[in-house]
Amino acid sequence: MDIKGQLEVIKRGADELLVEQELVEKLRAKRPLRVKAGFDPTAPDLHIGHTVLINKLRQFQDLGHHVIFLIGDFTGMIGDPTGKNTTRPPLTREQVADNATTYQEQVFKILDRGRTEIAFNSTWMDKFSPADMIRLAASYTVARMLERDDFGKRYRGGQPIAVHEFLYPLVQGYDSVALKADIELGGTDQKFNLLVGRELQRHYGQPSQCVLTMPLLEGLDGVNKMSKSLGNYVGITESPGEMFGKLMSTSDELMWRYIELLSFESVAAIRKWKEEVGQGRNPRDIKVAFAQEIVTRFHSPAAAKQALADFEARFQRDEIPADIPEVQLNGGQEPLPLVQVLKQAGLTASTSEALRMIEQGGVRVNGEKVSDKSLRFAPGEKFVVQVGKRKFARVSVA
RNA sequence: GGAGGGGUUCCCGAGCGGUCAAAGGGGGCAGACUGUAAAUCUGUUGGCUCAGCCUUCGAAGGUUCGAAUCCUUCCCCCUCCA
Repeated sequence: MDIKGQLEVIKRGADELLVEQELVEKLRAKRPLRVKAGFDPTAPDLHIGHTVLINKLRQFQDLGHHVIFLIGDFTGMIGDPTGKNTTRPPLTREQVADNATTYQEQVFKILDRGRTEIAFNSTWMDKFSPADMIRLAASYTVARMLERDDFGKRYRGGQPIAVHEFLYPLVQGYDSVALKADIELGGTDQKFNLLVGRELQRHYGQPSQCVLTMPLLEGLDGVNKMSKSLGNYVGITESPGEMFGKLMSTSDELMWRYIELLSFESVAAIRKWKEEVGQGRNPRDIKVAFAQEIVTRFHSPAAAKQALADFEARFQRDEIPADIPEVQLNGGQEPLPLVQVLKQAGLTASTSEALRMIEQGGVRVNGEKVSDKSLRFAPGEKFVVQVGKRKFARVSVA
């Protein structure tokens, strides 16, 4: 593909490309570029927010470039300097190895295994001597460090900054030296660290890498960035039904953001959808098509079709889905009260909650709404209980 | 090292001797409606053998008929000064 075409692919959905002219020069050399992206070894459970970046890596591969998937096992010891959890326990080698394996399993749903190099920064950092470290630290000034937004804020706001946190950007930057990266990708929050890489490469006599930042994907709440700890995420290993449902629960507004960053549909196709919705087409239809695309990517076309069918049955026709967990409960001699059934089947967190759900009309047995709180089930009975529209269990009392 | 301020239920944040399982908001859950697990509205939101009982307001003691509220010690966080 010509340079103009490549640039168009590279820049699609990206936040910022620094410096475009330099990238053009690199592309002109007609050799595969060394594309670097770093990942934290502590969080191997990827969600679709991470895939914004991984999709971009994939696009580089499709353009014939060389992708380096860097696992920051050494930087992991420093901890992510956001000020939030500075006291992260260091991982053992086994944990890092496990996490790396999990990463690979997940990431190769998108990336081409044959064209991906996996690297660990401990490979070169473990050999770093204290003298090397001092030399590295000497290449940057405190004033420059404080230019980084969160460092600056914390400094001005009287929040602590541990000295070793300054090492994080430096080591990340040095990784680019060690890998001779031509371009590094990261989220917009990584911009500072990525730029440090540019300077360090120059310092060590290499051409500077280009920097490509990708927007951070908002979570399902549409406000915070997607993260596992906030629970507003869609994991890429989740079941087709969960994945589909969560994507359908995005607001009509947020849906466009997701499509923009996650869909492989052409820019023109997306623009056409927007026009159609503007003219009265139901956003639901677009959301369905998009959710289908994502489920297909991480599972299969058949799974996507099934997820849609289940979804429609459950939410549009109020039917009981086919694959629901079966639970055997032992009531002893006495008939088992409904509240106990709900709790023991895991449909409610407590008997108090079970009572509340019954009071609020959220409980159904075999599809019939139950309002009798003292309902009991004798041994031998089999039935389907439901709390709300999403939680079901097929129960048999022993 | 010195001087102040603070730690409340999932989160933020009121309460300052009984009427406190603790206002209000956020988030969660349920219901109604719908075009979807959108939006909107309503309800609900510690646990239990549930008209009653048990546990909770940084931790441990104490005062009191009675403490989230008062006292003592301890732990942790923040601000200012050095």
